[in-house]
Amino acid sequence: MRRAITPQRRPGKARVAAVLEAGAAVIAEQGYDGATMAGIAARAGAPIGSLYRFFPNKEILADALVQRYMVLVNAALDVIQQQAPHRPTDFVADAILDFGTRLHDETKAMVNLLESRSDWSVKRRKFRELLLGRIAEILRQRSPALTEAAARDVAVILLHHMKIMKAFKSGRDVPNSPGAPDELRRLNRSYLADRLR
Amino acid sequence: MRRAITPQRRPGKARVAAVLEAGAAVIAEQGYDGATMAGIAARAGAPIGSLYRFFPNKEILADALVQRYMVLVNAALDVIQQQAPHRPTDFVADAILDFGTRLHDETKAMVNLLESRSDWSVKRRKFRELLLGRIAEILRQRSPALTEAAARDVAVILLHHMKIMKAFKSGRDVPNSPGAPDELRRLNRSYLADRLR
Amino acid sequence: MRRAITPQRRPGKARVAAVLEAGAAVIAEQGYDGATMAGIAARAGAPIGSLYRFFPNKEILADALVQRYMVLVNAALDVIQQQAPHRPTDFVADAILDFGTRLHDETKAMVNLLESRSDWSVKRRKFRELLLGRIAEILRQRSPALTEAAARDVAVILLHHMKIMKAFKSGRDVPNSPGAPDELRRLNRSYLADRLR
Amino acid sequence: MRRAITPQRRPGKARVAAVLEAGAAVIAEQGYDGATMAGIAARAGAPIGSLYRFFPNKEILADALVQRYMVLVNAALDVIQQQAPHRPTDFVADAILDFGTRLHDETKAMVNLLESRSDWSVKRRKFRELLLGRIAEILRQRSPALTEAAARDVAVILLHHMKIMKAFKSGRDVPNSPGAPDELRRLNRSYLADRLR
DNA sequence: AATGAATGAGATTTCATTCAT
DNA sequence: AATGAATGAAATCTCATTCAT
Repeated sequence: MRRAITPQRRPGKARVAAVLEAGAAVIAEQGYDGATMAGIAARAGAPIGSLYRFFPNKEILADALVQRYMVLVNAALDVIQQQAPHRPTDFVADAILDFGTRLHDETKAMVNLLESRSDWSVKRRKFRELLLGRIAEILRQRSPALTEAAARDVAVILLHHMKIMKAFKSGRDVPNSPGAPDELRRLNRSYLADRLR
Repeated sequence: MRRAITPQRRPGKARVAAVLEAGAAVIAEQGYDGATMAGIAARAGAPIGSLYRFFPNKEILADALVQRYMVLVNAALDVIQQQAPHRPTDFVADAILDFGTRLHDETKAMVNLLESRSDWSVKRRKFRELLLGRIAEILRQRSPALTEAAARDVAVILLHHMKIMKAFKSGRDVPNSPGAPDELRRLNRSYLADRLR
Repeated sequence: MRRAITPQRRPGKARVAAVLEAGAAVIAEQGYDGATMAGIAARAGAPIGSLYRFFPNKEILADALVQRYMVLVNAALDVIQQQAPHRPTDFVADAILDFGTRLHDETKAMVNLLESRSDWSVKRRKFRELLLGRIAEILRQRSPALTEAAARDVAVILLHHMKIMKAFKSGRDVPNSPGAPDELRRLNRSYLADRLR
Repeated sequence: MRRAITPQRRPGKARVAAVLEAGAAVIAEQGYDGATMAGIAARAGAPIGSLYRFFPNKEILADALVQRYMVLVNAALDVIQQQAPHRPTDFVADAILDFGTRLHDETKAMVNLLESRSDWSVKRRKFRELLLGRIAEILRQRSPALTEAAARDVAVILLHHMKIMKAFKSGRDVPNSPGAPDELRRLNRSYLADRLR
């Protein structure tokens, strides 16, 4: 299968960046199906033909978006992993909980992307594995008694809490209430404290 | 605005049922945008014109699906509300947690439906209000000390836990692990016990 | 080709009348193409199946409408023909000019009907022949010196003046101005006076 | 609201021209409602997608047709306005009367277009205002004694006479007779002579 | 005979993708 | 290599007409 072309020259890179940004924005606004290639090209100020040079089809563009998000995510996790050993458990709990919220802008597009059509399994699974694996790693670093399997189970819960918090904060249309974010934070802290004891 | 027609005669009712079932199935598989009216009609063994006779457009069909789900949900909540006062807290926690799982088949379509395009707000919000309200009600029945606001906050958390469990069980492509469902169950029980203490 | 069924019993006649009235109204409002058989049936308070019993298709219904108009037109012309010999020329000029205006309600539907799809030629031509013939007849009665051909030519002009006046008065969207109806009346009078001299 | 695209390259212009011509022809034959976009595309030898590239919907295509006609009309009126001061009244009367006939081919489509569904009011009214205004202008140039209102009234009559003549000549299915065109010409001449005296 | 549910051909419109320039 | 006009498959929706009940 064809893949996205990585441009060699400077101007090409700028264009690719513009297209990715536009893609993220448009997909965030209109969803994957709702977004049109023409719309993305227009938003990026790029001719449609140029867009197709770099991303031979819509799916590959979306893949590239996921890829880009993974880079950001990795960097953010690096930071957490460095801090984790030297901070109290509540700090770690919050760091993971708020982790999605900090990548905010890219995030909305991601949500729309990962929530859409089901042929995504591969990219999505990879992405999830990365996240789960690294969070589990962080947990075991702090509490070596945790088995690998248990760390993964906890990581799954934390990841879901993170998604919920992200949804709360990004104003998405999910069950919510004024006190819910705080409630979730407390729950998440006490849960992690309990599991890392 | 036009609404779904309620068929008068026997065969009409069967057809509507078939269409709804097909609609739920196809939307569950392909998402709201991915699903086509022709595809749904074919799956239901109904000519496209018949489908449009009962559901004048795609959105109304989706509305009808939500509506049907709401009926099921209400019935299930009735049962929980009756049992709740006479059972231990863990039972209530589990009842709410597993509540989505029991409606399984309809559920997948619902998720796709409620997760899709953002013009849904009205139906979605109504649906969510119903759920939140009733769960909060159940909680306050058991623990009258809970303020209305606090009950709502807890209900929001429970609702999200339920959604997660539903996702776990329905095989949706979400972060998961072999031990995660049990982990979530324990977390949910201890959380509710703590809040209803 | 099938034709409209003429109902024998009393209730059937009432229904046919209702359908025709509804047909005239709906076609007047939405045009021939815009009007739907279902809409006409609904307006007539008649089930669609019943409508199709009397008028096997849309075209036949339209034909029946034209037919009905012809009856009205004939009656109105009878009156003019009786009065014409005993009145001044201006009276006759005005009678013909205002003739279309008096049948007002039916008229709008007629206009839409006669202006639409071009397969109407037969009905339309018959209708026009009737009108032209009778007006020419009235003219020659008053001025026997007029040849048959000349009478027809004058009748054509009068008929067009009538159509214009009808359009003026019925508020249709045609070139118009506050003084135009009076201007037309003067013109028409002096024209007829000149030709019947 | 979207508007018709003006093509940049040579072949695009040819295609637009072909589509407009086809549109005029098909609408002339079948009326606005009767004409189908597919039919117009086929007649123009253009794929349906191309047609929609230039004219994003049926209404915009029709608008473009009206626009194009307005250009022709303006040019023709320019000529008349230049000649009018130096010619006898009969010449002016004839020039206006025959004015529609000279634009013949485009005309049929126009009639169907302007006669159709009533949402046209805006374009139609503009078009009519243009015509009326310019004819009134020509009249007052010749006979400054005419008040503005009177000039408009006369212009309305002339415009209707023009429409009738156009219908006569274009073979449309209207009341007609062998001598009618000449009769109308005589009437129109004597009417204008009387009013400009 | 009367009803109105059912039918499906056909209309409008969109948009991912290609390819001539 | 870059552009954006061109393409046409496919989606949504309508409605005249039929025919089972």
